[in-house]
Amino acid sequence: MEISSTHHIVASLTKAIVEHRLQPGTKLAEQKLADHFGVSRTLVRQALFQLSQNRLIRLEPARGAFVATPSVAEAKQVFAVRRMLETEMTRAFVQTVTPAKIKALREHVAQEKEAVNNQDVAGRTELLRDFHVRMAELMGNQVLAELLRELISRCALITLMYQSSTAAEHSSEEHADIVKALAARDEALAVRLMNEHLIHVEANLTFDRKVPANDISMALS
Amino acid sequence: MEISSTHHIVASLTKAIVEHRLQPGTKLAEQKLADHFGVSRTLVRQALFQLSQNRLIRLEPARGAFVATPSVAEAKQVFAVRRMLETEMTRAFVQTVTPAKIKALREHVAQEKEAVNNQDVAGRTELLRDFHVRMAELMGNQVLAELLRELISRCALITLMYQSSTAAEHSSEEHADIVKALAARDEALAVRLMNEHLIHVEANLTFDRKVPANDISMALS
DNA sequence: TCGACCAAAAGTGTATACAGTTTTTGCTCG
DNA sequence: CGAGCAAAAACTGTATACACTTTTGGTCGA
Repeated sequence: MEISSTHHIVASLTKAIVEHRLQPGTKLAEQKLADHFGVSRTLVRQALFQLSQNRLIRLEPARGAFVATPSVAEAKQVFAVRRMLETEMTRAFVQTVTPAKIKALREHVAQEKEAVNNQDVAGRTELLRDFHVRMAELMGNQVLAELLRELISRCALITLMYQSSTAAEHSSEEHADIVKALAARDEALAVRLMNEHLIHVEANLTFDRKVPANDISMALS
Repeated sequence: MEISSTHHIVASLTKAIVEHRLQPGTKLAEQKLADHFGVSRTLVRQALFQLSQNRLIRLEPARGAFVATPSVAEAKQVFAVRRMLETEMTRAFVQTVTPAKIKALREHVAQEKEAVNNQDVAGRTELLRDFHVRMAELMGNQVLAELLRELISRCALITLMYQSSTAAEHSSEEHADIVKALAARDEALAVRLMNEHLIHVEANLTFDRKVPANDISMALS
């Protein structure tokens, strides 16, 4: 089946939503998007459907698509799941750690630090997420990796993008500490650090709403 | 947007796939499905796309949709994730257990036993899955519940449906033991039983292929 | 002035048409 | 008799058409 230009639309809209160029609640009219991307409504509908599965938008029957407004309760549930998954993942990681894996994680953290220093907001957001995904991949569990990526993006709307520069720096430092504990094969410490890290990220959630930018073509240009 | 008849198509196909009336690898041609369900290809395509997100089918560009053939490696990864999630879920459940929750689980297990005794293969498959989903729901974590449902269905193809009658009975008994441990607030025991339960289910995987039934309208009728 | 009502405009839901690709069919040639 | 190839059939990918629903904007009456 298709992979083609639908993917571009999904990526473009995802970026705009996660970067808050499209405010939660904004209506996404099919024809307007179709005009913007120069395709028919068919492809736009496919993209919107995919985005709804990713929880980035909400589809209301006969009314259309709207940028999602995830609730605080939902975010807390997502974090509860992440703590379950990632503490256990950390435990398992220590069991199968190798120098090569530690090296890969160290390099990742170095990239994070660079993005943080360069004020590269989009880049650091992605890298901070991918640290967790990377751990899963290094364990050889692709299913876990995809699941984590989905979970983390899912509440990106209310978490990562509200993350301040100092909070991002803090996260990156905590990643470095976790890697240190993993390298030392200190299971208890690594698990504790991971758990605390997730609690810190969750605590950093800010739930205030920002200024709008709800003209579609403006936001996507 | 739509919820309507697409959902019926998804449900119908899901059932046919999970019950192995449609063998892994079978091609699902859009027009044939459209004729069968009495709708246009548009709706069928939406349904197929949704099924591909659920990993029940595989979409190949310009070639069409095929019933998925999940690999053994993937199934093992799914079980690794389930063990991570569900042992921690069990731990958390013990912390917040109430008589009402225990009652709900006991009633669920009773239903399982009835389905097992009645040789109700489709019913017992669903109920055995829902025990785990139910636990998540009772904890008030809807995100976790949906995630578990997705994970469990994901490898239903190679797990639940190959489950023999005796294996199903065994599973149901293990569920009863877990509930007993939860009722006693014995965290260590409950977690251990849940972990062993998942190991048993995984061990019961049989990876031989069965006889085909690859005519679409035959399988769906 | 405000609310109810109605018509026009805009938008979604589904079917269909058509272009391009893949698969099948059937023929020819070795 | 089988391999190779070309034309036909079947199928997917995208655009468009049309029916039906929601939204909008304005008019009339209280």
